[in-house]
Amino acid sequence: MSARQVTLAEVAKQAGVSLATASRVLNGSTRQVSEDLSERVLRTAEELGYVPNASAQALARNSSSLVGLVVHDITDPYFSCIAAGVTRVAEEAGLVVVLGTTGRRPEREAELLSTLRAHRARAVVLAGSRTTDRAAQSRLAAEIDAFTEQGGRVACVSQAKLGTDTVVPGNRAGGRALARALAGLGHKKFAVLGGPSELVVARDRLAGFKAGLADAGIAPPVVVNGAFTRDGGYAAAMELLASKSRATCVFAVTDVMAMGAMAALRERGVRIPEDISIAGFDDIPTLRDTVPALSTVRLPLEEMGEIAAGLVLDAGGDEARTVRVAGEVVLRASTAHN
Amino acid sequence: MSARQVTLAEVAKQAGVSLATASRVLNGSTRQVSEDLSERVLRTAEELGYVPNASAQALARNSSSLVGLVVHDITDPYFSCIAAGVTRVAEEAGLVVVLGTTGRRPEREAELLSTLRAHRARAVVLAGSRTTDRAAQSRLAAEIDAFTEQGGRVACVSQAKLGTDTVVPGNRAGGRALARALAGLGHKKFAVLGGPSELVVARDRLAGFKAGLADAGIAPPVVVNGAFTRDGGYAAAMELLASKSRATCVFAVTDVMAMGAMAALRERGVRIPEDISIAGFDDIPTLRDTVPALSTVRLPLEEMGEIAAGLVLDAGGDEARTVRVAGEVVLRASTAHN
DNA sequence: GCAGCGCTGGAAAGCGCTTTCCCGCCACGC
DNA sequence: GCGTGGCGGGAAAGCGCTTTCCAGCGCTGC
Repeated sequence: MSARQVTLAEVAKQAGVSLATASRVLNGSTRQVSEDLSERVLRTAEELGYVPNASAQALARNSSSLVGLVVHDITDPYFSCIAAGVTRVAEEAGLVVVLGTTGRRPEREAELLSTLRAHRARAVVLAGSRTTDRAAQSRLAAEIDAFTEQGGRVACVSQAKLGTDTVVPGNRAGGRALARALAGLGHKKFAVLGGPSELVVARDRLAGFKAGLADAGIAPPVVVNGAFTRDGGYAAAMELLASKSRATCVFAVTDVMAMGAMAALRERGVRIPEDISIAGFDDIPTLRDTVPALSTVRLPLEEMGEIAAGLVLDAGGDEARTVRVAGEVVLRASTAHN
Repeated sequence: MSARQVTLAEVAKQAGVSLATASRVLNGSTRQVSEDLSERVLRTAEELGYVPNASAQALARNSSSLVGLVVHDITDPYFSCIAAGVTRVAEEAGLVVVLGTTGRRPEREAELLSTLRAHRARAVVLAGSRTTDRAAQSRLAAEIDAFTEQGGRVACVSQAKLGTDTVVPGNRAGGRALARALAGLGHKKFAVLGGPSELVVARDRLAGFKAGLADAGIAPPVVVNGAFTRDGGYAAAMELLASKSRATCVFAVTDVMAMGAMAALRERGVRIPEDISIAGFDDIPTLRDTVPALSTVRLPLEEMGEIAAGLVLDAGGDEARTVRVAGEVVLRASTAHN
């Protein structure tokens, strides 16, 4: 049955030193401890298999080693890449990451933040997209305030939020550049599979895309909205096909949606890119294995996670920092000349 | 600057009750508290925005609300699906999941377990594959013991380990059934892209596959080993091609490897399935969008995560439980008659 | 020679919470 | 009437650790 776990006190007693000394040795405080005592403590700690109680440490130090990471769906490559970046940095810093998933329910974000606050997480990275849902947003804003007032840091990926550090991809600029590149291929009629209209990321990409088309003197695209998921893309593409649109080129605001859309087109016998060109956004790793290869706007997803984690971990000043990462248009086989 | 966080003591004082009473109200202890006191406490807690300090609670109760989850690479769909299942169950139970990634370094598994022990995690799900690396294994075994002796529970996915609860997919049976199905398509010469030989999962699938071929009276396959990743599959397929093997059907022990292999074949101008058939194992969600659709052995990955979390959370008896989940052969377009 | 300093070790006061133990009160039974 | 038991409330003892504060000691500098 559960053997009593080894405490610092036991180590100290066994080693014949005080609690204070043992603590100092095993945590490298600023204080010096003589060579022999130090060694004695280390040895007994080792022998007894001592592992410090992180809760007690957190309590005594009033700071924990937890870093929160909030995503909508860890199964989505977009999020799992960011997660990989965040965990790498966190683990290197000797911290532990707490994964929270919202399942795309805006209110969960605030709940999770509150939980993380309870755990006195030292920082949190919010990777979910910001919505325009007023209620959820203000609840979230309140939680963010509470969290930061408590001394925690918050960074957001892909969404500027009330005075938090942020990693913002060039959604607008990327969309715009992509539109120009596609116009450059000779396309004249465009369609966009937009995400839910309340998602800011989706709106930005769409707005950029429209601007790019305008730059090229092309009429605004038909826009079909759908969920920010593979199935959302599938459904939106089906809807588009049903609408008898004459578009020769489709932009899905997300690679994941583009994948769904491609499946829909394939199913309907529409050839890519002969009959219709298609492009996405993000450059998730799974794209490497789609056929035809999907044109997209590349975002350094893992790096974005790393940057966010970096921002949130090195305390920095009080004012919010913003790191912009540019998207790079990558044309592949899914888009052809028209 | 960091406003003092609200403590239970403040709530109690403000509400004009004792610490004990406040604690009882806000945590529903077994003890009764009178209606009006109770309500007063709840109201002031609400007003002050009180959030209990999880570290302090963990310390006082000697048990935390953390559940560990250890994976090799959260970016790999196999793991992210399992992670989704685990987090869902954990979050429903009001627990918080701590994500640890090993980057496929066996020794990291033990390190992470030790960290989780320090945090007094109440349970941990090990989703990484077991290796045959003796040193790492025994270190890990020691950590598992330490963890369970401390009162924590451990469950493994896809690997029977020293007295822990386990979710075991039918690796052997699945491989065998797949081999028979493929033999049924008329193939006579097979190749296998095996994972690193020290991974038990890879070995089991391979063994099952060989058995299935033997059942069908077919000669043993050529085996090429590679890393358990997309790139490993790519490299192994390249090696296979270079070897001028006459195989008409290739089995990659993992879908992710199969994806890499398909890329290699495509690159070399080998048509799938006309020139060569290929099958994988796992049925990761991304398969929905590969062309041609990959034949595979379906595993209910998310469900496996849920089951593992379920095992690890409802304390159960002392003896280790094992839940087997069957793999289901799914033949798709990547495998053709020969 | 002695005040003063820097340095190491230990005692002890918390950190915020849970829970035991005790106390006073009321209802009840004889 | 008083003894008993049950019940709601509070005081206080931890949980395992960090860190402040103090004591002792060997040096330096005048």
